[in-house]
Amino acid sequence: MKLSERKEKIIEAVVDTYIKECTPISSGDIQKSYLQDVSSATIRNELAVLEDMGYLVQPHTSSGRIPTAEAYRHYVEKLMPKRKLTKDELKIVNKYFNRKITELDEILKATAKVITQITNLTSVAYIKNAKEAFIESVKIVKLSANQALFVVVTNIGVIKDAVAHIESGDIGEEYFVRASEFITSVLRGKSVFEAATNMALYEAVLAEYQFIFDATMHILKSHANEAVLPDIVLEGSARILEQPEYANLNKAKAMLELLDAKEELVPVLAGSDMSLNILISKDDELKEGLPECAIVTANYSVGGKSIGKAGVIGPIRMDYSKVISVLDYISKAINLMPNSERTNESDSEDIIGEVID
Amino acid sequence: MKLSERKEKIIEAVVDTYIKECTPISSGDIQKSYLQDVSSATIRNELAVLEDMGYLVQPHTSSGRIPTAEAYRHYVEKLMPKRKLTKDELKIVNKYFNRKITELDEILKATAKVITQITNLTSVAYIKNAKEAFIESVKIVKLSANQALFVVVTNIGVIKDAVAHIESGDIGEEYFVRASEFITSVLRGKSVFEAATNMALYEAVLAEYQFIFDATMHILKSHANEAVLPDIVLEGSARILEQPEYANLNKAKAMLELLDAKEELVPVLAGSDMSLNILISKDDELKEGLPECAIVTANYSVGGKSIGKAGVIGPIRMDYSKVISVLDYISKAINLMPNSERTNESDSEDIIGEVID
DNA sequence: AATTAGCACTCTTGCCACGAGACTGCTAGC
DNA sequence: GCTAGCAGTCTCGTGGCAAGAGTGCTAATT
Repeated sequence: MKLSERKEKIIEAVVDTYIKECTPISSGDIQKSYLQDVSSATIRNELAVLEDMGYLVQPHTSSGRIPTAEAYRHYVEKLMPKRKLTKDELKIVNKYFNRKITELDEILKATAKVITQITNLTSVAYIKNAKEAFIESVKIVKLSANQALFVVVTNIGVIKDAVAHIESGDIGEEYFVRASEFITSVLRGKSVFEAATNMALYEAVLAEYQFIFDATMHILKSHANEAVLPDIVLEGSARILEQPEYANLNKAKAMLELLDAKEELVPVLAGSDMSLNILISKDDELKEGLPECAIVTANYSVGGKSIGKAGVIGPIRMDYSKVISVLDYISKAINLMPNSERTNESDSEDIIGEVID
Repeated sequence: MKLSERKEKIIEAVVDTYIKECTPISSGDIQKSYLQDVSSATIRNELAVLEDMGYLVQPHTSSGRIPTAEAYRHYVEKLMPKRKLTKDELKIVNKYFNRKITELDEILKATAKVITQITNLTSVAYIKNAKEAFIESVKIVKLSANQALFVVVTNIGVIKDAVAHIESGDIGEEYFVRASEFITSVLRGKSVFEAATNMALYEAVLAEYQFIFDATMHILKSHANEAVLPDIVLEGSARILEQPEYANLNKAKAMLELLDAKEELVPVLAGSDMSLNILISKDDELKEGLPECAIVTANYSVGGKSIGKAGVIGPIRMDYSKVISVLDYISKAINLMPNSERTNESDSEDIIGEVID
């Protein structure tokens, strides 16, 4: 079904204006700013048709129109202007990313911070569950008589937060070095998930290393398990209240509760895996627990390896054009980041900026 | 200045009732439930006096009284009933802590979750900055040709999130084992802060280990630095909106912004170091950025070592008695936790419960 | 001197009515 | 197919009004 050029223009006018003003748009408004060459009566006729088609609604009989989710989808797909970041916005992004960041966590936090700062929306960023990462090596370090640190190096980073209780008594450190080498030889090249579930591996293990291998598997299993939630970071939750659609306390609460239970956002975010994902909740999705909102996320990679996603969560009435340009630019900035998360020493030049004046 | 018994009783009545109802308390209310043996007129006289003394205020001329921050302080210090947890509440706490928890982080999160679940308030938990911890040993592990993991074991736990970029090329792993031993011998017994700032240590280092020692110092410095914020976890931010005092959108926003910038809460929390801290913001502290609220925190230790604090943040009108009993009990539960954070294997019996029926 | 009964006064809250303003829908004419 | 014009509808802010809650004060009582 194709819309006439004038209808497109009207949808654009309504969405554009509504994004800025958050008030119903009247036929007169459209005529003044978008369609001077026809009368408001004509526009009124068109508006009635578009309402029948499901693109617009009237809050009440004698008010202007506001866009439906359908209109937003159409807007994002066909009508939305492409924009670039302003100099100031670029400055903000570069300030955050044109420096040494040693930890994946830090990237996560910085990403969320930048997005919120530029878009004034609540942002969300998360790092993928490690279960699909490939194991490169395993190192086990004796820390004390009853603690050992297990380090699993994978292609997307280091699973390093695993201090395990090991009654190693007076076993020497060389033992751990040898054990590390042996276990690495068994697991190298396997995905975390594969390693954690492949029972056949157990049989290949020498008795000498059995207990330490068991501990390794224990850690891998916890990471392969869906129950281990990926790191997720929210920034600017309070910004949600700046949006007039959540001026109503109940709506604000529904939204904040969603943000509070941020772990529950993961399946929503993880859903699609396109480089850019736009999720606009339908009115009837309200019942499924998601309050009326839109979530726009982009995939991020460091050094060519996809590490997770980041984006914004806000009212359906959001400045998609701006949001998308920000996400897009940040994605590039992260990929170009000085030596990615492994750097600690090297300096680097500026990110290539797409500047507008 | 001592208050008459009747005045105490009236303050208690007003605070108690206000905590439950959040509506101004009239002389009649007090007479009915707290002081049947005098008339409401007498109570009115007393109320007027207590208002002059600064314990109560009237929202408007013909309404009941509500307590001032002063009244709450008095209540908490002198009047508050001591209570114990109910069976259900104990069950919740035990469910969270009577199990193996391997990571300090997990304790943090569990603590915050439990507190929120029982008190219905926003909770906050944080782990102290490591700068005062004493170094027990340092281990350096070669992960790849240009990465090494630095593990600093201290008396309060392991500083392990330090993957550093090290151009170690084909230096063998034994070198790192030796370097670890050497560096441990130099730093053992020093506090993180002391180690990071004591330049004299540098001179004692053999040239052979210089570059790896420098990297270690780099990590210690980042932990000794105040700029490295301790981990802080919030739980249940949305609960703040359930409190009628934040029904006003602006107040809700002020509060949520405070929670959003959770790092800024650290100095507030770190302030006093008693086992129990109660901070009730004065009206005039509003200007200093802290919205009207109360923060109650307790110190927590694992195996006798103080690790951080946890507590609640909410309206001044909160159920202090309940909050304090919860914090107190959790503090015990953590300390008795099966082998603290180092356990991974051992089972254990139930925590000793203080049960009421 | 402390307490109390009684009453006038004050302030809030909910309700209703009213008018202004903003748009639309529709009709009739171009 | 477009437009001018107008009647009709709905929102929103305002003001008045009555009911209700609670106080402060005064005068009487113990």
